[in-house]
Amino acid sequence: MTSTPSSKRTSSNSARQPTDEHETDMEDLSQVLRHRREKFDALRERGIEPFAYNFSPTAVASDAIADFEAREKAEELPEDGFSDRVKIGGRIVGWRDMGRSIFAHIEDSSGRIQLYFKKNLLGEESFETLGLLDISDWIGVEGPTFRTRTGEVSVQVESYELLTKSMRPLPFGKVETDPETGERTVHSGFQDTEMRYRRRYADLAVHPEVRETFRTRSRIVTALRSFLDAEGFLEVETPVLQPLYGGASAKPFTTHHHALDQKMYLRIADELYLKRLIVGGLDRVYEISKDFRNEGLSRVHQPEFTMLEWYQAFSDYEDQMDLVERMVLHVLDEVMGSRTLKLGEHEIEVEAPFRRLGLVSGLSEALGRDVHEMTEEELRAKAEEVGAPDLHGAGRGKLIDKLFGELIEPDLIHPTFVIDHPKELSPLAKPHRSDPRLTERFELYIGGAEIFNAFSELNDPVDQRERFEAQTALREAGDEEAQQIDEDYIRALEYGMPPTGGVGMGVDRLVMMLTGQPTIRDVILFPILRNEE
RNA sequence: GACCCGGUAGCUCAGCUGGCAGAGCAACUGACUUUUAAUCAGUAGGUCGUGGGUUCGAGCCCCACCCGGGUCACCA
Repeated sequence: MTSTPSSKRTSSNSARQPTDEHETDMEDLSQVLRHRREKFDALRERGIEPFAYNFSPTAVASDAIADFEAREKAEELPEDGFSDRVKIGGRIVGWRDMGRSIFAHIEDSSGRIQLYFKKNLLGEESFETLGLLDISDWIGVEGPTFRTRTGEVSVQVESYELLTKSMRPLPFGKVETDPETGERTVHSGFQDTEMRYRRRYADLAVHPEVRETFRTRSRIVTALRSFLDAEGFLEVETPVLQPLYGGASAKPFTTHHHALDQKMYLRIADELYLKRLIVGGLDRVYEISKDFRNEGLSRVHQPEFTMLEWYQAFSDYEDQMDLVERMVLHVLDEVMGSRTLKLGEHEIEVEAPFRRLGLVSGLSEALGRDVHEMTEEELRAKAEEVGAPDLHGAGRGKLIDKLFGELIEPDLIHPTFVIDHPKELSPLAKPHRSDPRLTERFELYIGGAEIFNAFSELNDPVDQRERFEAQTALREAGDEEAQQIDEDYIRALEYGMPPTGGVGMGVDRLVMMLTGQPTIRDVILFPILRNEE
């Protein structure tokens, strides 16, 4: 071999002139992508279709391994050590070419399994074609399982077919497994957070643990549904496009309906529609919905997020605290199989009943004096003293809330119901039956974050109108998030809404807590990012 | 929105006081029929986020912008 292969390749490259658009594209591709394209063309030249139509596996990888080990343990393996033939489909994630034999790993939904290709078993042509395969291609293989000399259960491939040629390599890190501890070390993988979110498909393909997080998310949502279904709740769907927005304090996304020539808003909450259903006699309803708030992004905020809200006639917020406790424990038992939560450095045991802490009484205790006795000026001075930000135009209620947020909230790691909020903070909540300055409301904090928010729902239409009007005054004073007056909702209350307890829950945040993910982006498949370019 | 940090090969990153653009892995060629971060020999691969500026000379200094991350603020 006199001329080196590389010099052959280089000369053929330089000889190629960009004669048409296809060639020009090829010139623009990076070297890595160009090589893939060349293999793709070579496969077609050999009459091999790079994009198959279907494949019927007889097993997934983990089952094939488990079956082999079971037969081995039962001493049912034949003399030669080869077990039954299996057909497995998966993505090539590792490749070790030994000349006349090749070891590879494929990965399917269940995990990885090693493949062993032998030239004298596959034949010259079939074995040569393996050279046109790459990491991240999808293949289907067939052959018996056996245990290699180094002890790994593998498939000895008797035949294989290309299912999909990958034209772009996935950034798999090399995985080193400690034979003693089984501990996995990933070498130079796919770390760039921006790319991981923008190209979630690649992130999922490369990181089994990311796939697992989203499987867990799905199981959590299923468990929430089955819990409410079993409690006699009806799942309903209410409008996403709304002529008015309400049910929360937030800035909306605005859009326009052309045929009606009408301004519309994407919902910021489901609350007012769901309570209309309670008026109508659907006495237990819930909705799992995407809500939209035109606000900043953070570790715990996305503009598009998933909310669960439910409303139960004849109940109050005490009843709902009981229900929430049972729901949280149900999800832990059903999905996590454990009542222990790992939240950063904290490891906490979740037990009912959760701690209950009066917002005003808790704050009074922390300050060493009765908050109700303090003037607005005193509250403001105190808030400034503890460094609470953005106090412009804050009234009593807001000041109390800010003080609570600064002094107490960060320590609410264990599940804690914060209860009985000041009236001006809660325009949709019923006045407290024993203190008219307060409302019957709770927020459940876990890991320092608010996850549930609930009230005994305000059902007095006269009071509701006054609360809306107070919100309108706030709006006119410049509070962009103050709620609008919803005449139709007041009319619904005038028909009569039975006593009702209602709860809203941030699904994404609950999933964060349960799966131990540090940011909300890690539990949302396609988090919002700014457009590329 | 404000502040801080970052953007260099397909991936992970280095690049000193401004002086020829680097490594590991991946890729390509060859050797190797039980390897597993395979190994060994060789080769190729770059709009240094973008646009200006300073300079004999800019990945590095200056200005503006784009994108991301973190922190803060608002909301769940």
